[in-house]
Amino acid sequence: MSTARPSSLQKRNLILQAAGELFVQDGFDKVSMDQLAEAAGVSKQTVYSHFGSKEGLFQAAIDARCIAYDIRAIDPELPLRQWLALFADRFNRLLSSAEVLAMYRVCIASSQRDNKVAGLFWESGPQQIHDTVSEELWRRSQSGELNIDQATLPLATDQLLTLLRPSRNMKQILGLESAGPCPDSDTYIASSIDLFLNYYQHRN
Amino acid sequence: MSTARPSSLQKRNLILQAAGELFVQDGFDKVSMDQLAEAAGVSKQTVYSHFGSKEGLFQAAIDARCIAYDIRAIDPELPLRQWLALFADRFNRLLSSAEVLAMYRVCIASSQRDNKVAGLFWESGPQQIHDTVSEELWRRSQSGELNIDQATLPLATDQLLTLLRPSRNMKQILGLESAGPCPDSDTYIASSIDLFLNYYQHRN
DNA sequence: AACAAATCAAACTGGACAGTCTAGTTTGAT
DNA sequence: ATCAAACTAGACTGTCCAGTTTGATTTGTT
Repeated sequence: MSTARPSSLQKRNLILQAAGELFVQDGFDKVSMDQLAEAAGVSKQTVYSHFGSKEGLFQAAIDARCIAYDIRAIDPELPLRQWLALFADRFNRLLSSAEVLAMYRVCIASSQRDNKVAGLFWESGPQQIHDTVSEELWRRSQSGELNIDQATLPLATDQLLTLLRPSRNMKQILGLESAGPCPDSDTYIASSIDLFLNYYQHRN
Repeated sequence: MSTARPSSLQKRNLILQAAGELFVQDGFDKVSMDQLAEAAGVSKQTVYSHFGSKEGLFQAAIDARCIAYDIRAIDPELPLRQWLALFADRFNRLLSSAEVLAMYRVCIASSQRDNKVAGLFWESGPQQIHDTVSEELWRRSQSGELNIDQATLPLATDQLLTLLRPSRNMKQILGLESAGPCPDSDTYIASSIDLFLNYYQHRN
């Protein structure tokens, strides 16, 4: 009985992509369904038959964008300090990228309506990063490179991640500073890693 | 020529107060001028004659709310560690208070329109706290309690403040966790102060 | 009392926009 | 060829809301 025309999926994806861009760029309220349909090169009715409502499309579109936030897959063979440095650098770039900043803004704005979207974002972004780092710290602790016991692990992970969050980050989210890592972030990162290792690594 | 009726200021304040509450509670878009006038117990025209436009009122109202974010005035005679502990505790409570969380949300949402409001907020909130802490760290460094030179001061201040920012904070802003400090924040704070002092205080 | 600023209530204007409806067209499967 | 699902363009409905206008009323000042 499959009378589904193949075009159906194509259109769906066109809509998702256009919606993702527009929503992340301008936020939920400022994008109208007419505007959206036009940007997707599709009639408004098609949008509605695929996603039912503006809310529905919003959720689907943001959901589709959350997949890419992945910092995992840093070579676990690297010496601890280098591993941390590499991670910190990527983390820093990711958090201050225009895309992620916009995502934060959109999720925060939409959370005043309903925190479903914020939840999706959190799980596929920050939560996964937290888990990855936590695992790695644990692995390094068991191999003796670090001195963190299981009870302290969550605390240490939180501390590392808060410490490595660029201090300009909130200012960037507030639109008071442009996107992109700041020039002297290397100094900052190196020092913060020192701070962390100095405490959680009782010998070199 | 002063034919100004005293009531004028009263009304103005009524409006500012109602607007502050509503805007912080629901955000710019969800509050209508009719609703606002009613909440202030005032006619819509009065609102317009005082503030000109919704934008104008918004700015004035948020501005009026930014005054109270003050953590200064912690007794500088306290021993360093106690001073930090006291500060960290207040900082923690402030950042996870419903009021400040709402303020962040509102400023972030409004920054998609115009970052004037976010700027006001930043200066009267985060910026002042940063300055206060920076001064205190500097004072303690000169008295020999800390080992931070002038060049490292901004870095160290940033690190302390990021470290002390509760890790649930972003989650709270995203509406994924309720307001208020978390129960085991004491442990977290104590450990983070250790981390910091361990690095920036070469002797006790 | 007389005046003018301040205020009020309510109607009104104009524009934006979510979502529906209609009538006709394209397109893939059988 | 036929059918039905997918699609299109555009008109339409109902609602919401910022900001204006009007005409009357309150109230402090002189």
